[in-house]
Amino acid sequence: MPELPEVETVRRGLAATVVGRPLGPVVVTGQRTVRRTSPAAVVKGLRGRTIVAAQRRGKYLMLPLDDAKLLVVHLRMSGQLRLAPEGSPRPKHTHVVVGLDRDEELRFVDPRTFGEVVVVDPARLPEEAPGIAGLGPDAWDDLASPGDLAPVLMARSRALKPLLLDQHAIAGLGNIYTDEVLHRAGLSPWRASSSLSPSEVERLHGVLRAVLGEAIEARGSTLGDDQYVDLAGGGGTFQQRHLAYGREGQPCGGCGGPIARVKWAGRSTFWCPTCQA
DNA sequence: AAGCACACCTGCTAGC
DNA sequence: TGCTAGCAGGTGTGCT
Repeated sequence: MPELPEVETVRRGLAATVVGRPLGPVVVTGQRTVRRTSPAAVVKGLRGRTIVAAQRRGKYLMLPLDDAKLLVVHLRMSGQLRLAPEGSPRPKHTHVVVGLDRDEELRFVDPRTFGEVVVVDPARLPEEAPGIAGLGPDAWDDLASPGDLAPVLMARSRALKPLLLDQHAIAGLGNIYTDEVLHRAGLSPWRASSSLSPSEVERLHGVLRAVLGEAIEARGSTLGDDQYVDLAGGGGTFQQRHLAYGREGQPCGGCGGPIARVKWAGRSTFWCPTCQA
């Protein structure tokens, strides 16, 4: 579920509401959520500490602590961070609870238990959180100009969709936003990345910025199953502006023809065969 | 290197 | 109504 705009929305929420507040008692009930280390390591790593900043790299939340350690959270498919009053009913699948001041608590909720919570020494990031060390440039923070995107596309000849999905190439895009970006750019998901002309690279870059910017402003996309919500439990609205993802058989905004869907590399790809020929 | 299948889980929906 | 199969936003591994 959560891709860059959703994680960015959570990051901004944490920056506004949790950063700077002392952490109280920590309760870990979900073994799988802390599988990178252990329940004891997470409890010991967080209790009494303070989160001093809220950062993001790709889909990873990076939360530096006041002892120079780093709290890393990845929501994967179904993870949520929720801020709630202490004592209010905890949702099913609440795996980690961190006490805060003012009778509030921060909860990590994750039905599918793919998400992860780990406290690491930043110096040992490559060993303790290998996914982060290999991340490519962040799709929002590190691709300010077309000149930043071009080398990623030209490095090798790969189909655009798997390239954009590859977190080692570009960090932050997932299945929804790759389909939205390619549709708006009028580029086939199967087009070889290195075959793009300079003007096509510029167009793709502009669309990438626009889609992510609009999606962040809309606080992300919340689909029918409500698996993505922000810290306060509210949904995003960018799904209302999806032009490709989830719109199989519905008219393309460009040509009016039906949006097609294909199963590719184990996941759905939505595109317009006419506008993205 | 790159591409693919599959594994990891639960919950929801469509179809019978 | 009730069961089952299929599907889901992500990533890591292990195989061609």
